[in-house]
Amino acid sequence: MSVRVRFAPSPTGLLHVGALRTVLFDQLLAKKHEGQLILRIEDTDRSRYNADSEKEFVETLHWVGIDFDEGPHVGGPHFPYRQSERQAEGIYATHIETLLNNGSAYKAFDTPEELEAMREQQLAAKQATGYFGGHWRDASADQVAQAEAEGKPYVIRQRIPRGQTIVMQDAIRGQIEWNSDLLPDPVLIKTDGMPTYHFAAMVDDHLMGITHVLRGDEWLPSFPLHWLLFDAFGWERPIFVHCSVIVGKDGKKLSKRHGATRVLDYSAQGYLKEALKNFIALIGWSPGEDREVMSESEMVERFSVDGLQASPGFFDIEKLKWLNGVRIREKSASELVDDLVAYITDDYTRQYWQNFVDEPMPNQVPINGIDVLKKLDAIVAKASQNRNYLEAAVEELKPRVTTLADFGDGLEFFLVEEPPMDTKAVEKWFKQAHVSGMFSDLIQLVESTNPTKLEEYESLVKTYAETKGFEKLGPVVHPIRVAMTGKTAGPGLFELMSVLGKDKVIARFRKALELAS
RNA sequence: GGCCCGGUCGUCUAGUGGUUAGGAUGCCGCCCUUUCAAGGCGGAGGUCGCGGGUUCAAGUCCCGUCCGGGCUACCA
Repeated sequence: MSVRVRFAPSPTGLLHVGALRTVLFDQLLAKKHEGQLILRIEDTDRSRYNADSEKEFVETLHWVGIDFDEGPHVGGPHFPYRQSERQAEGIYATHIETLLNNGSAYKAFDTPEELEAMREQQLAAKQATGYFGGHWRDASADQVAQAEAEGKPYVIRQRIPRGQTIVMQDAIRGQIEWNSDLLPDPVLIKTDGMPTYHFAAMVDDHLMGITHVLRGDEWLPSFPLHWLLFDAFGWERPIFVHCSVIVGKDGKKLSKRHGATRVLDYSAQGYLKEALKNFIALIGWSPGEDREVMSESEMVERFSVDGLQASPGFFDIEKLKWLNGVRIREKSASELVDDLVAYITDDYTRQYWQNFVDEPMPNQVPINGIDVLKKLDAIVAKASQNRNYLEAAVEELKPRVTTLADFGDGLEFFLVEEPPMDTKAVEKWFKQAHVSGMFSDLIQLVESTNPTKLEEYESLVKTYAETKGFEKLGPVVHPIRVAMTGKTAGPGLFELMSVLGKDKVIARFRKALELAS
C-alpha cells in the first residue's frame, strides 16, 4: 500500500517552526516510501478563519522545498481539499447519517444555558465536566422527533461506549489505554452544520486514504475519540504518530512570545532552507549513527518514525547557526551568489529588514535594518556588473559567516569605493612612525610590479618587510589590512588584495596615506 | 482539581540488563596563522528527575513519588 500523509492545518495564522517540523516529517515519510503528501485545510471554525493563512502555508513550504501532491491549490482525486467546501458538498452530512443510523451518534438539543448549568453543577459536585449522557444520549425516538419538529437547534454527538478500556496504538509511545467513562460525548456536528475537527479530520483521513497521521501530541487527549470513530464506521485505521512539540526557553509550546517562530522570518534572516530543514528535523528525530549534517536525500533515506522522540525538544538557535555556517561553506561561490541574489531581492526579506527593530542590548549598537538592506543591495548590483569579482570575494568570506545576511557587512569593503574606517584601528595602526613611509613605498611597489596573483602580493609585502628589516610581519600587515578594509579582522590579506586588484589597492593606500600623515 | 504524555551533560541526542554512559552544539585551551574565522587536536560539563524494588548486574524492567507540559469548547 502506498503511503499517503497529510498536513492539515487550520488556517488561523502564520506557519511556525513547530508546524514546519510536522510537515517535514510528513514529507520525509512520503518521499521515503514514494507516497503522496497532501494539503488539507481545516477551516471548520469560521470565526478563526484567516484568509492569508493558506497562502502563507503554501508559499512558505514551497520556499523550504516542500510541495504538495494534492491540495486546494493543485487539486487532486479527492477534491475539494478545504473542509468548508467539503461540508458544502454534503460529505460530512452523509457520513454522520451512518453514525446516527448505527447508534454511534445522536442528536442533542441542549441549549447553551442548559449546558452551562450542567457544567456548574458538575463543578460544584467536583465531578468531571462534560456531556456524559445528558438528556439526549438516551432520549427516545419520539422525544427527538418532537424536538426536531419544534425546530430546536441541535448538535450531533458521538456516543462513547461506557465501561470500556480503550486500547490504542501510537507509533511513538506504543500502547495507550484509556477508560471510556472519562470521555464526554464530543460534538461531531455543530449547530451551524459544520463538523468539528474530531469528525471532519477522521472522515477525511479515511476518505483520502491517509495511511499515517502525524500530528502534535496535544492531540493525545482526544485520541480515543478518533480511535473510536474508526470503529463506529468500521474503517481501517491509519497509523497514528503523535509527535512531541518544540518548546521555548520556558518549556512551553513555542509561541509568538519566543521571538521569531515564523518560518519566513528565518528565511529573511538569511538562513538556508537546507540548514533550517536539517536542524528542525534533528529536534525530536534521530537518524542514528550519530549523523547530523545530512542532505535532503540522506534524510529521506534514513527517516523512520522509529527514530522519533517522545519528549519535547528545545529550539536552540546556536545550533541552527552552526548548521547554517556548515551549509554555506559547502556551497560554491557561484551557488552562493545565486542564493544571495534570490535572498536579497525576495519581497519578504526586504519587508523584514525594512521593519526591523533591534532589541536594545548593552554595549552594542543596534542593528539598523535599512542599513542592512543597503549593504545587501550592493551585492546584487555587483552580481550583474562584475560577477567574477563578486564570486572571488564571496569565496573569501564563506568561512566567516553564519547567515546570508552576514555577507552584507562582510563584503562591504569589497563593494564600496571607500570602506568606512574603524577609528580605533586607524588610531592603533596608522599612528606608528613607519606607517606613512611604508604606504608610500608600497604604492610605488604595486605600481611598478603590477601584482595580480595572491602569491605576487604576498611576495611583494614579505620582501618589503624583509628589506626594511621587520622581524615580524605584524607591523607591516596590520596597517595594510586596515588600509584595505577599514577593519582589523577579515579574510587573508594577500587573498583580499588580489581580489581587490591593483587599482583599488593603490586607491586605498593613497587614502590611508592621508589618514596616516 | 481530573485525565494523559514526558524527564540521559546548558541544549539536541545515542543507548532496549553488563559501555570508563557515546556523538553534536555551545563554552574553554592548544595547533595552524598576518587578523578574524574555518579546520585539526584536546578539556571541562551527566549522582541518567528522586526513592524503593526485581536481578550477580538497571539509564534500561516493576512500583511509588516529584517536577514539567498538554488536554479538560458547538477551537483546532
